[in-house]
Amino acid sequence: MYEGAAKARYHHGDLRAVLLEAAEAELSEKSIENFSLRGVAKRAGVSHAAPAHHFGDVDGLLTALAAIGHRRFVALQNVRQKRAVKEGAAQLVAAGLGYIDFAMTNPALFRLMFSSKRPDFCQGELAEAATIAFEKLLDDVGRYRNGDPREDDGVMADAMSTWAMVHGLADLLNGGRMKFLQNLPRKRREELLADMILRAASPG
Amino acid sequence: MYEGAAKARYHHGDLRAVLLEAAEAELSEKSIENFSLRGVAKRAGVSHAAPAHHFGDVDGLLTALAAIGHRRFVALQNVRQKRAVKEGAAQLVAAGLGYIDFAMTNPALFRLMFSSKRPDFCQGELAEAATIAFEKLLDDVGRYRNGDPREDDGVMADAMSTWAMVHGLADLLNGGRMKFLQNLPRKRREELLADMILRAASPG
DNA sequence: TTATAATCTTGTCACTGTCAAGTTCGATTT
DNA sequence: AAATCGAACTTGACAGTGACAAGATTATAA
Repeated sequence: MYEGAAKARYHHGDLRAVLLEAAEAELSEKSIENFSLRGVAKRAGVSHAAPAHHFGDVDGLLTALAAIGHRRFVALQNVRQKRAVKEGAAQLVAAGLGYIDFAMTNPALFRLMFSSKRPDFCQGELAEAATIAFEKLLDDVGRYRNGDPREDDGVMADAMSTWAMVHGLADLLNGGRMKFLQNLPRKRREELLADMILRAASPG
Repeated sequence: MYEGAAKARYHHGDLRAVLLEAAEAELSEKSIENFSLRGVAKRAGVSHAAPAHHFGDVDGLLTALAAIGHRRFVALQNVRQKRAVKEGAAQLVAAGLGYIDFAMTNPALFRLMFSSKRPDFCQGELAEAATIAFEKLLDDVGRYRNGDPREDDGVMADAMSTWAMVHGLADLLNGGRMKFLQNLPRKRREELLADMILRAASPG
């Protein structure tokens, strides 16, 4: 099972992982509109039909990729929160800025996760990863609001409001549609974004 | 130039318009991921290469479609506003609900307009339509805030905040991601949406 | 009428995703 | 140690795609 150079072998050990890396590279370069399964195979140095064995079809590969994306998405938010003040508002803002940062750093992956019908969210791996991300949102808003969205519809509305704001900012910035914010220096931009996030999270 | 049945003719009169209708049908049925130029031609009852003459390539057709989408997008918001109370807040909410309604009624077209790299926003027709939609947003927020986003960065920030909220709601509802709001009865949902929109538009 | 240009068709190309059949090879059994 | 089995990967083929070139048809205008 061990090998130094996995290249020349027929059974090559962890092709699945290699294909996922190749797929992410393909996705960032070609964007989802021109994503090609054969292109992924070529990147991985493998025959054009090899991916099918691990992922079934294109959508299967994209589903696996979306799952990985969601896990990194949550991880990035957690990193930001560890660096922030340990208090409800600051933690919520940190998560939101992480959300937005992820979108701007991984534009194609973000689109795959939120604006594509190809990933199958019923599939176990992805369903789980997406649920974790959602539950994290509920937790963060719950902590800020001193309540539980799962039990209090008012807090749940705050959570949806916060999500919409953060997601809208992420999506519009990702699409290059908000030049006003884009052209601001990073620090000033994050100040404004923080203000908007808390606006959305706080009931009138 | 006149003809009752444009079908059997070689030069068929308004193929461009027919193709655009066919393209919209193709888009709603197949969604952008499986949109096919040849499928559009088939729908229009015309040879597979006919669309190229009017739109260049697929992206050209999608660009024209996105332009039409933006015009209908603005029109729907205007309709809602005419039915609403003539006052800043109510007018802003009406526009926002129109925005969201458009997304839910034309999911694939909405995705084409806001989550695709294929339409060319530098192209005249689309650039103009998109600008009109953006300017309308600035006007509506400006009226509500009693200011002009173009001259006051604070009001501009409110406009971006409002846009992000409305767009986030539209995109997430479109993607079927906000079951809490989706399962609410229409009236109750619109109440909550209205509240969120005004939250976003009002500075802390 | 004739020329000209716009409109549409036909044919072809490289590329795509998927499927079926074949090859290689690790692992298990005997 | 040999045989077997099944998983991992390849090869080859097929229909469908977007784009291009070349030809056919028709409106316009000279």
